[in-house]
Amino acid sequence: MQEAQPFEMKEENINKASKALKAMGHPLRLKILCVIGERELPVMDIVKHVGTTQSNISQHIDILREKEIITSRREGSKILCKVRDRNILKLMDAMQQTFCAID
Amino acid sequence: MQEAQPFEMKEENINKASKALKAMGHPLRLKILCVIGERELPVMDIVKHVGTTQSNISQHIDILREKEIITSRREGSKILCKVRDRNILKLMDAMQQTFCAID
DNA sequence: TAATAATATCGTTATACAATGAAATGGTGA
DNA sequence: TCACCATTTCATTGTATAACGATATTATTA
Repeated sequence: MQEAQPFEMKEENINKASKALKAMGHPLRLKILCVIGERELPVMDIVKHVGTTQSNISQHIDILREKEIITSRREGSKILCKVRDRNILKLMDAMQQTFCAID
Repeated sequence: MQEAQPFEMKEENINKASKALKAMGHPLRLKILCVIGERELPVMDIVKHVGTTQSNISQHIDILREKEIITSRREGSKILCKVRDRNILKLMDAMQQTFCAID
């Protein structure tokens, strides 16, 4: 399942990946992603689930948006956020296996 | 394959995971991990493959060690580094799928 | 059209990270 | 034990992130 050779990743992809990892590598942002999961949630719901101030969440959401981890659209007065693509969710699955193992 | 519900991750695991992601979320450190892959490599070899100064690599390796992403052991005058566990490699597989897709 | 709800932005301050070059440590072999 | 190789540590400097509270924006509803 794993290759015997080092991982081939073009410089460009290394950069993309490390930016995404950095974006996900903050406890609040990771929590935001976990809370959203497969759903589409308004910012206020995220605030309620995650804790900390609205302003702080808004800034973290903005970072996740900039780094193309999530997308959002307006629906009436609310902004609905969701995880941008299925690969990110797969990555989160892998993380769950890695960091939530019963060891 | 993916769950309809948000990801369940205990606070504690969120913290573990975000620390690891942060550690991996630097281009040089991710490159170090890619270069090592499944192998066990002396620091100097890593320096050669990755570029930048030996001192800089040493510090990044130290961060990866602290965050328990890699381990190392001395063999004679060399320090051999390897990725700490198979789950990290699985995570890297998932990343490769996510960020090296032909799109 | 004024009040309110939902969200974003701004200015500030504190803290964390990254890179560099120089010096220190530890191992090896003449 | 001296010189050399591999690696770490240190001090410094610059840059990036994080959190906070106040204010601004936009949409809805009375």
